[in-house]
Amino acid sequence: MSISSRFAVGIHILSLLGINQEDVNTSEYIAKSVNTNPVVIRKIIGMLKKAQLVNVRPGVAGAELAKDLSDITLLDVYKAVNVVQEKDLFGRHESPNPSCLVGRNIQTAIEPLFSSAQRALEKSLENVTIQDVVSDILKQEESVAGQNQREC
Amino acid sequence: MSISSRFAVGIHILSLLGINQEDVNTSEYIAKSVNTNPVVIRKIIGMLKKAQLVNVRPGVAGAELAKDLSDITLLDVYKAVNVVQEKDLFGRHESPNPSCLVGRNIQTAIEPLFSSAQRALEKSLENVTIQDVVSDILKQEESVAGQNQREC
DNA sequence: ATTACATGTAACATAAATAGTTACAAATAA
DNA sequence: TTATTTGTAACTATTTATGTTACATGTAAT
Repeated sequence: MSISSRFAVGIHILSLLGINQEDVNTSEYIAKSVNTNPVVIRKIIGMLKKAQLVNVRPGVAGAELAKDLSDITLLDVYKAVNVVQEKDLFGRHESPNPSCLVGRNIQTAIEPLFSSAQRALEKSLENVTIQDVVSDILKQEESVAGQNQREC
Repeated sequence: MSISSRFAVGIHILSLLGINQEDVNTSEYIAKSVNTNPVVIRKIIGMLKKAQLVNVRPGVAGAELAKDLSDITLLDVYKAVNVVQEKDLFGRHESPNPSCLVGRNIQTAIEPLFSSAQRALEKSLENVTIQDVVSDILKQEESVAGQNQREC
């Protein structure tokens, strides 16, 4: 099991939009950077749009950030791309036997534990913004300056 | 996406073994409490055994705890049942375009962020033991005392 | 208006993982 | 030797992620 790569791709897209603010970032262009199909990008951008993180319009080329880079946390992206349902990072086994001591109480016992682990994860994601990611990308690039040809 | 219910079932099994220490807990018996197939239980018990959390022997009926309840954390169980590979709670998108500024740096930028979120989750799981779960189960049962018939 | 082009979506194709099931070999105790 | 249980292989069904083709719809520019 792994949390869908949609999350990673979402971060990629937003970072790209942040760095290429001048350019027209079409789904085809972004797809080349991510190295996938444009339709995959459009679907994810659709989710980011619904979460009001980007602006896109049918018929008009290019997506744009709807917020400052520093106002978008990883948690925003994580929630936007729907990799995990509200309370469901951890799967539960349904219908344990109610005529068993453990069976009838396990769900209630486990729930708060799972919730708090999930919250710990989400808080960690909330502490990082896309701006942080972009800054890190630019810093890495500096450190290998000279060899940076750019196709996109 | 959800983390496999194997994790929840693993917790269920260990709690049951803790509560029914006197009894002989066969896979069939446990399966009734969890409400699933005995083979599913055996597979999970096999994982718990490999992680040295339980003792079982082929031919000998019943599984037993290999440690004190208070020495088994949820993280131990989580790792035992292999719901998540070592560094892979978050899926990455493979092969982003190396001729793009973002493409060639995104992985490195994201990795530590994902790792620390995963660590936050795991630390939360590490703070809880099966003993805590069992205590909670027994406490819940008390609060509805009187109606507690037991089939298992 | 027509054209060119991009977005938005439906529909489908794999592929991988989960969960369950049947069947049976191997181990053990009585 | 017999009955019972664990351990596993093999198979099925279901779900989800990801990618792909195809096309309708929206927009701007000619």
